[in-house]
Amino acid sequence: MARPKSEDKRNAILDAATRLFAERGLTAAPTSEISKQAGVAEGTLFTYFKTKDDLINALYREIKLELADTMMSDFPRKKNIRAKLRHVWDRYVNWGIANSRQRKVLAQLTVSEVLTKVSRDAGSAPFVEFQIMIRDAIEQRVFRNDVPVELISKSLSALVEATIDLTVSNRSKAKQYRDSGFQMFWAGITK
Amino acid sequence: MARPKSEDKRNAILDAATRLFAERGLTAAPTSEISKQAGVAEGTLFTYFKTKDDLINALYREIKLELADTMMSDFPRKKNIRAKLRHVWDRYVNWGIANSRQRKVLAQLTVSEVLTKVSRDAGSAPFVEFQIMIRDAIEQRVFRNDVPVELISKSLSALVEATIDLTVSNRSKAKQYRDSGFQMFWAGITK
DNA sequence: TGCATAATTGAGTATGCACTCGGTAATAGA
DNA sequence: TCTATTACCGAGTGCATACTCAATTATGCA
Repeated sequence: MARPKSEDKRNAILDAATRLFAERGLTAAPTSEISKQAGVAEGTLFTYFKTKDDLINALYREIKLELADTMMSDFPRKKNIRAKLRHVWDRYVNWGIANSRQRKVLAQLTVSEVLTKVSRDAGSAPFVEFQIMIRDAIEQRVFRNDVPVELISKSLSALVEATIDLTVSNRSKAKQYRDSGFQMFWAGITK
Repeated sequence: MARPKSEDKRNAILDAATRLFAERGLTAAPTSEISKQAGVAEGTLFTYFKTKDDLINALYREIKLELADTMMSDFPRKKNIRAKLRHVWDRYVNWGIANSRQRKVLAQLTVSEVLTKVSRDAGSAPFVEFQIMIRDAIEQRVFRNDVPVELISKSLSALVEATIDLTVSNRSKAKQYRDSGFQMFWAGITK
């Protein structure tokens, strides 16, 4: 390998893309602008990502991985289900508030047509541990028995998103939203 | 007015746009293709909508209005809160399942950068009656007192969306999802 | 130190697309 | 029936932009 690619440049490109996608949207952000903001020539962008769609798919996986990492770090494996869920809940909410650009981009990416199935699968892979926890809880009959498994994880993220939206538009109520959001979630799934 | 615009043509354009946006995404659907599928010349599209962004904004308002109509028609004004919410819930879920294209487009439009604030406001206007109902319920202390008003309507739509997603990927469980989704919502907000 | 290999550059290219415009056809009103 | 007005048409235009490529530079390895 004569001259290695630089991890820094790759990250710079991904960062610039995040910024521009959040501000202008996926298609209104040209590769020329992305590379300029990343401090590299436009041609260089294409040695790191074969096409723009490639870049988009890579960015999706990157953000999902980052989210999963923050959610699962310091995971309280020894504590009860409620504490585990609360941990995940808080981490997710905080991440969303602190990373509004990535969250905005993620929202665009999720509904976009350029995401491949492979990327979608890769994006949900880091969340397996979380899924397993839910299944365990179901077996231990902690939850109401008429709630389907899939509905629990789906509604967790749905309610977290709603909570973040509200917090962003009214920061002073951050704590209140985070608390009552979770209580609502918990009351919904338990007996 | 020498020659009036045709309501039919306008609708045909909006329909074609819905189909193409759902299949290919907002920007990957060219006006040439939209007009072709609508059975009009490309120039005609621009007499009905000044720009493509105009068309997108109009489509957003159209879909939101349609959704609000189906949710609020036959609204049981005489019944109790639970029945009212259940009515809205069922209508929303059924609409989402039956109109997956419009729902997909709505998801894209909501996160898109071309939507003006005016359009967003116009889009939520038809839902005022629903908002009023929530406020009334709060005053009557039907809900848990630590749940903020805003969280209720937000989480209703969040949970409905989650329910629809699940139903679409497993139609045979439609009834189960719709029921337990609502029960979960109801359990979450009431004491 | 020198060579092979690959990254880097940015001007250039080809394509796709939103929108225009001059000509034509339809319709309301007189 | 005549006229003014406006919808309708679609080939054409100009611009934006994803991607290429030949020349140049940096790096690992012998």
